[in-house]
Amino acid sequence: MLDIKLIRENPEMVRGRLASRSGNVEKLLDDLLEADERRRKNLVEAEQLKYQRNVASEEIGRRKKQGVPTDDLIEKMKEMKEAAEKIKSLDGALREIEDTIRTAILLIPNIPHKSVPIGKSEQDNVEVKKWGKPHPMAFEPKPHWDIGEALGILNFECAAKITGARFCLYKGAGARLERALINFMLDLHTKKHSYEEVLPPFMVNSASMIGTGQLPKFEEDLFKCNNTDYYLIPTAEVPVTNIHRDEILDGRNLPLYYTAYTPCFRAEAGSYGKDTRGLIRQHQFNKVELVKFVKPENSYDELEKLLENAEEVLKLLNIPYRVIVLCTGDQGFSSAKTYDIEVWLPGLGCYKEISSCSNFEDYQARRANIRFRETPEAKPSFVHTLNGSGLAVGRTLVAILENYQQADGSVAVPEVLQNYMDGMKVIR
RNA sequence: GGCGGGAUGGCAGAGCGGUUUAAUGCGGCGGUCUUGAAAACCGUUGAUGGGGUAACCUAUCCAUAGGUUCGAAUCCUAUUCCCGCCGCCA
Repeated sequence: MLDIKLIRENPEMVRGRLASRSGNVEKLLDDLLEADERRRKNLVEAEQLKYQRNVASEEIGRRKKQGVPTDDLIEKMKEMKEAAEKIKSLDGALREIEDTIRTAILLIPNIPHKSVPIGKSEQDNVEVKKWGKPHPMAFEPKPHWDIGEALGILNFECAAKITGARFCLYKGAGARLERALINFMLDLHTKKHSYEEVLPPFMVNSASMIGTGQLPKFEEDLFKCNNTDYYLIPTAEVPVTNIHRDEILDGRNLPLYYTAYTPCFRAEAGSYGKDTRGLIRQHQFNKVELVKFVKPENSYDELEKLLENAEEVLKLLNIPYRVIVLCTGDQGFSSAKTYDIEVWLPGLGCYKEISSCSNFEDYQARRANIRFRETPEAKPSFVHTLNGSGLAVGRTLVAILENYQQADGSVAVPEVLQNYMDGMKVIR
């Protein structure tokens, strides 16, 4: 959520900076500014009445204690009864205005950072680095679904029976490889990169979803549990960022780094016919997430470090990738700046997103009310939050199958994973 | 699921219709003492919104949302969460 004062004081600047994003927020901003003006007018009026009431009530109390109430006191109580009615109606109107403001401001996206390229769609994203060389293959590389089905480690048909489309049953070495990847990533981030491991709930309430920005705008992307206020998480970002919702952190403890493995659940509304085969786009997938709470002045350095931590996974697995910075039009709703890591998939013949690393600045912190004090006596201010996939596990498994496939249909196990697979060197 | 108890400031904990601007303790901050520190003593101590150039003024906040009243932390209703006991259960 943006700072209402920033919008009030620099409406044209905000309008300009948001214009390059997807979605039109002109009307929302107009409604917001208009309601904000009404709110302050209404507030002043209600406050004056409350002040009068407080003064009168105190006097009534004092004099009642002294003795029998006189006529003028009874008169005063009558007057205050009327004032109370007026206050009630003003407060009611105020509540409505504040609802209007809240509805509008929750639908306004974050302002892109100055370093973000202006653009309309993914065509305008900018590549910032490329790492690794495709493994030499003296044969036509196959897509991962062919490899996985042939080895008997992935079964999409069976998952379709159990549940439906966009699910997968992992078997044997496939299931083991997925678990190996989760452990490998968690070990790397906890031991080498000093993140604290957490295992959060996989369902969250609507307040948490609002805090990180999934609600109210993107409800159709989520799975909601019937007759409850609970949603399946679309990413660990939601429960982990909300660990500190409504808290004031001690600045001396910042930055805080968390890593979490969770499954992720996405409705994928509007992506019918997209990536229909294989593991790329599933309703359920595993992910190891990195989340940071940092001081504002460090957040862009922290974003670079977060990106490096995620890249490290692919480097150790020796799989080629590139990093792109998303343009203003392609960026997520809550993000100020986002890097995507895209992994090379020889079977599909393209680069595919495997991680998304974002700095949200104070946008989520405002929504979730996450603050810190620089020193114990300082005024609280908002932290900056960041997160990134470190990595999407299902897509990493895809990358291993496609990059490590061999002419005979077997798949070599990357060296760093062999210890996690009881020494297994090849899946055949 | 049933019955009972509870939710108060960073923490602990009193208050149960009117000087409560929420007692007291711990913690934090400042000071005295000390070569320095500790202890002791003294003082101080929250959040959010609004108004004002400012000092400052003001409203709101005792789980959440409503209600009663001139006046609510305190009374009423609903909800959420926590803690017991019973039932069920991985």
